[in-house]
Amino acid sequence: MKEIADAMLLQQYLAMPQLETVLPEALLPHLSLYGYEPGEFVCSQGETPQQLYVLVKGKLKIYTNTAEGRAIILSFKTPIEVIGDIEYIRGTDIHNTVEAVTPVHMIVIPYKWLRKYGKDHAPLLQFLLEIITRKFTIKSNAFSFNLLYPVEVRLASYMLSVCFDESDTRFHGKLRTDQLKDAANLIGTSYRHMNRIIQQFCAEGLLERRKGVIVVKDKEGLRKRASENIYE
Amino acid sequence: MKEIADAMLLQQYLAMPQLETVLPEALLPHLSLYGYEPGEFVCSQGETPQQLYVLVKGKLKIYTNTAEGRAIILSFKTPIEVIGDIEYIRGTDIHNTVEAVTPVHMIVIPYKWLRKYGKDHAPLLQFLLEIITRKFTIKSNAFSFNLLYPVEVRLASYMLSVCFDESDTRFHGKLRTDQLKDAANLIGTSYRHMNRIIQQFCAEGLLERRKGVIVVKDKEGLRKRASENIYE
DNA sequence: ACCAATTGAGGACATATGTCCTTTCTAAAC
DNA sequence: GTTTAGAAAGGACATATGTCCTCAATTGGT
Repeated sequence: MKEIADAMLLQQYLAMPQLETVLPEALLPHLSLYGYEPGEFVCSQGETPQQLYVLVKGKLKIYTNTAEGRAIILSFKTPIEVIGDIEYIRGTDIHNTVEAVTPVHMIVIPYKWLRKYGKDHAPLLQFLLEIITRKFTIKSNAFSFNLLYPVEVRLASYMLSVCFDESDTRFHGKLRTDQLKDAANLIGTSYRHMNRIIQQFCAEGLLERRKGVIVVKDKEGLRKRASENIYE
Repeated sequence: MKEIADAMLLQQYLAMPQLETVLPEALLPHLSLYGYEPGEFVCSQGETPQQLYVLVKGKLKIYTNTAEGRAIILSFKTPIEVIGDIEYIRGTDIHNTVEAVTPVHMIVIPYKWLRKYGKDHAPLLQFLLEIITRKFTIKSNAFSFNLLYPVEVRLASYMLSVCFDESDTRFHGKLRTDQLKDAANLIGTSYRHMNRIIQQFCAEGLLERRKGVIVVKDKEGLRKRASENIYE
């Protein structure tokens, strides 16, 4: 992690439409801009959080480690997103580990100042409400989706959302094999089983396996399999 | 549903510690108190919501119906709880169907007035933030829990939370068989499979099957099986 | 008390998914 | 080019869970 001492850039991020009117004047002097490289941790499960993060650039991976040592990926996040909001409201330790997947920029706001200047600032509270209700809806959908549909459907859905995500140039109807393990984990299945389903999809002509990459051959066919589109 | 025109009772509910300072003065004349009998619907998936509900007495069942016609139970709620908060913030249709399980009292607040008098009222926004972050945490835990543990563990956990819930005198280390289907559904499994696990628990002396009821025989043993306690 | 209708429990089987291990492929090191 | 470590894919088997059906138990009606 490195602090980015670039007031201009910070200004630019603060001018994003979703953020523009959210922060009280008094808070502005206490903001920082941090940068993270892929693989770097933003915060880790169990720590006591000190600050709120606003993701303004890049992509984050959110996951949790269980008592048994397993890890499950809960989501990937792209701007605008807030990290540490739930913990700020509830006063708890950090629930999940957050890791940068691409180069990431975050606006950082110490809880201390947030409490002092933001506690009664309605636009900020409304902003947080919007962010958190969105999180809830996503989580709720994912919950039902996992319960309701077999891996086959979830994978189809995942391929559609991730492989055609505009904001991520790493994919273009493709999924690199080194991302397969994460994908399996996010979907909530084993790598082995995911491979089984991929094999099946290949046999049906929906996907194709090439050197180091899975390619979507039949987008419409996949869509038929994915009754809903959850991973977005 | 019937309106309860009892200003005293409404006052009494409004004086509950979690609610006391939440609502702006101007909103008070626009509140109503509604009563629902077991089995009555409070609101249904897909409707356009018109009002916010605050559960102040009784128990609600929240569930969702899928396109395929299946239903999954998402949670049971006891006071203080808010219904329609996510929809209010996001401006969406109602996500889930809400049904009274016991006799229920709810304070009802039309969105219209809530928007007019509550939009910038920080205590109310903070209250909603607390309610929604709690919902999120519960949902998030349930999500991981379902993904991580087999039905055996989830059932053990469920028996512990539900059967020893102080606020619910219907249970006392017991679970009536007519609640088994709901239980299976909440846990996210089939009735058949739940029966299999109950059988297994009985064989191990953790539970016992009597006429019309499942009885917890070995609370500590169950606790060992339930690595975490999620359904609370 | 007898019967029909309903409900709960359990059997048999199919399917989905997980675990462990082996095989195959790839790429870097020598 | 050969070797070798590591990643990726797949085989074999075990387990978890779902579906469908049957049978037993219960209840309400007559």
